[in-house]
Amino acid sequence: MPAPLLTRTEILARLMNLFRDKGYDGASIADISESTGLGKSSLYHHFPRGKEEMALAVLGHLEEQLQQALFDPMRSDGTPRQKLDRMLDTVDGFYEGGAKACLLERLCSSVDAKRFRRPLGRAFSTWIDAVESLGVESGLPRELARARGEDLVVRIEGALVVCAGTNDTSVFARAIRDLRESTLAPAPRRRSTG
Amino acid sequence: MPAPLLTRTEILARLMNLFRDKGYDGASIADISESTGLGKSSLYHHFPRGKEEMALAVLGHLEEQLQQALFDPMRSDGTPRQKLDRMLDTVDGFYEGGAKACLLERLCSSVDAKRFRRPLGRAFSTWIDAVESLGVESGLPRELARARGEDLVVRIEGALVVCAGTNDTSVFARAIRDLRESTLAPAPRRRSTG
DNA sequence: GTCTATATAATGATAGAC
DNA sequence: GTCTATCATTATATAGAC
Repeated sequence: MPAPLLTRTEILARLMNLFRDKGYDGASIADISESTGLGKSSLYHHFPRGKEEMALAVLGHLEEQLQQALFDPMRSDGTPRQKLDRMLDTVDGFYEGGAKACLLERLCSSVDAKRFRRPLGRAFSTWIDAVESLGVESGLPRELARARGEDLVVRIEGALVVCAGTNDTSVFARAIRDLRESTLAPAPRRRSTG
Repeated sequence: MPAPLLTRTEILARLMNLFRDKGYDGASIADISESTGLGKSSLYHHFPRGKEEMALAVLGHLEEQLQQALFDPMRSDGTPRQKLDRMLDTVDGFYEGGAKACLLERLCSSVDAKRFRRPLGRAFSTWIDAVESLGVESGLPRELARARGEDLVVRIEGALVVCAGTNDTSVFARAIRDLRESTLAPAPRRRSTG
């Protein structure tokens, strides 16, 4: 019985990286074999149901990372604004300033998206919930805080798409910068529309 | 010489629909044959370089549609706000309230994204430029108007991703609603950060 | 301009040795 | 747990008739 070449965590990290680069539909088993250094049979040993099971495992792994990256700052000391800044620093690093794609988006726009819907929904909710909590902590009404959370995730995902399409990461940088200010800004007084 | 079954425009419309549904990587030639009703040989007759040429043709077709959908409202009568509303109505309809994906995003996140970069960049720029013009017309400084244009496109694309991941189109509806208010809002007075 | 039939390559997946 | 070898299937693409 040969020794394992990679730990499960290392395998998942390489899978995540590959799916982010080539997309779920675009990554073949041969690609996966190459990027992990494991033969196809080894891959099917770890993931008997093939690519779908790999993606689900990576998604589960990402959910844990999200929990840490999002809720660790929550439990740390500091003002809500400082916690938000730490979150956004992590996000900025994770997406390499807009140069690297989001796994969630790659799976959302895959042929098998339906099969990933439940964990995808959970991952997005986890993210939105974290921002919502931060907003509430900083004094925003819950409904507004939730909308701000949705808005943060929407703008990160959208900026990544536009960066990929225009090959210009400045859009992502500006989104991050704006979000530092807008996410926890106090509720605006209602303005007359007349 | 058999008569054409579909006009080129009809073929492109069906291709666009298929790419939006299944993605570029996810749509096979067999899928394309089925959804157009044309045999593979007919498809290669129209697009000798295969799927890549099909996508480029569809992208060119979309660019024309964008020009119309974005700049026709610009030339119409009405206040900038009315023109923006018409734009966003068109966008809302085109994406079916968030239920249907964006071709640009599908191509951005494809394996051959590099080959589509130039037309993709043009399409995004066309869209951003249109909103920028509207902002300038309504009295915003050009730099702010451009940022608002980028922001509009970012939020539309991001909302579509989040809707696909959560199966909840309310995120898109809220994005559209917010954009009606925020896109042409007057420049804010600088707020002290202390 | 469309079709049927086919060539060629890549894909997902499995069998069995070690 | 990994490998080599192989399978059946699907993919892209082409040839040639009408």
